[in-house]
Amino acid sequence: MPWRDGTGPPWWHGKMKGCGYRLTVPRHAILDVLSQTKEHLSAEDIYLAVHKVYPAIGLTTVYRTLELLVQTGMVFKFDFGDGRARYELSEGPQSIGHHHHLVCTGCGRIIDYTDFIDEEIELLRKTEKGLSKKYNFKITNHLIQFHGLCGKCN
Amino acid sequence: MPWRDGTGPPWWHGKMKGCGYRLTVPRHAILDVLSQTKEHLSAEDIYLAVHKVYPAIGLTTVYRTLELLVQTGMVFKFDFGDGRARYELSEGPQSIGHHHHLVCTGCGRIIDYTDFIDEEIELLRKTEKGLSKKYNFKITNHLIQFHGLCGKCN
DNA sequence: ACTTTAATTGAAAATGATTATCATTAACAA
DNA sequence: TTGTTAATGATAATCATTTTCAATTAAAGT
Ligand SMILES: [Mn+2]
Ligand SMILES: [Mn+2]
Ligand SMILES: [Zn+2]
Ligand SMILES: [Zn+2]
Repeated sequence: MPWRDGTGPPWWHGKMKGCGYRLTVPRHAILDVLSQTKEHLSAEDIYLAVHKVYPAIGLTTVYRTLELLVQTGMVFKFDFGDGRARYELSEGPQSIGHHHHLVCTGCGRIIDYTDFIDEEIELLRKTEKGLSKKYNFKITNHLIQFHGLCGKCN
Repeated sequence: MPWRDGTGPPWWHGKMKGCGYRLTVPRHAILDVLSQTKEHLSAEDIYLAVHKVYPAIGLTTVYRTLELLVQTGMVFKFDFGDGRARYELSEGPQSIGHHHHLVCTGCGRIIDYTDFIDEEIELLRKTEKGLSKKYNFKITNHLIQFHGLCGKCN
C-alpha cells in the first residue's frame, strides 16, 4: 500500500514481494517508466527510456520483466497491429483502469476511452452469460478495439 | 456472380477480375482452401494444404496472395495471440458472415459466434456515434474477442 | 557486516514469422 | 500467336522476441 503523499515505497513493491519476486533495479526502472506515461509503449520504447538512466539494463531483461508483469496482472499487453506488442500499466494510482481502445489506421494513434464502458459492461455480462451456457465457455477477459481514422486523419 | 448449381466459375472470379487482378492457379488454389474450411488457418496451414495439390506453389506466394485478399476485403486477417496471423474468408456462399470470436487460452481453440451480434451492433452504433463526436473519430471497423476456457479446458 | 544460494541479469546467438530481391514464368489483351 | 507485364518462387534479409549460459546480485540467515 503506497503512502498517500507519494513519498513512500511505490505501490508495486508489495505486489512484487507478495508474489515472491525480488525487487531489482531493472524491475524498478521499468515500472517507473510505465507509471510515468499514458502512452502505449513497446518493449523497445521502454528499453530506450530505461537506458537513459541505467545504460547497463538490457533489452532482454525488459522483455523478461514485461512478461513477468503481464503474468502477475500488473501490466496489460496489447497488439494494435503494427507488429510489435504494446504495454500499459493495469492498475495503481496513475492508471485509468479498465478501458478500451480506438486505433487510428492512418497514423497509428491509440485513444483510450471509457465513456461507454457501462453499457459495454452490461452487454459483456449478457454475452458472457449466454455464451457460457451455449458453448460451455468460461470468459475471463475480453478485447475490444475500434479501428478507424482519428481527427487528424480524416 | 456464381452459378446456382455450383458448376460455374467460383464466386470470386468476378471479384478478382473486377479489381484488375489475374486469375492464377495459386490464387485459385488458395481461395479453394479457404472456402472449404471453417477453421482459422495460418499462412503455413494454407501453404501445406495447397502444397498437397500444387507442390510448386511457394509460401511466399501464399503470403502475397493473402495480403491481396485482405486488401480487397475478401479475407479477414486475425491475431489470436499465438504469434501467427490467421485468415478467414469474409464473404461468399460458404462464409458465415460477420461474427466475433471466443479464444480459448487453454488449447487455442477458436469459436465463432453470431448469437449476440445484434445487440453488439446496437452498442457499436451508439459507441460510434458518441466517440465520433467526442474524439472526432471515424470508426470503420471493430475487433471483439472474448478470452477464456472452452468446454474441454475447464 | 559477512556468507550463502538461488533468482536474476546481460551479451550473444537462435528462432520464427513475415518481407524484400530478382531472375523466370505465365495470364491475357491485342 | 505474340508481346507486355503482372505474378511467381527460390533465396536471402528483416525484425521482434526467445533461448543460452556464465556472471551478478537480492535478500535470507548467520
Ligand atoms: Mn490503453
Ligand atoms: Mn471466425
Ligand atoms: Zn490518425
Ligand atoms: Zn480449450
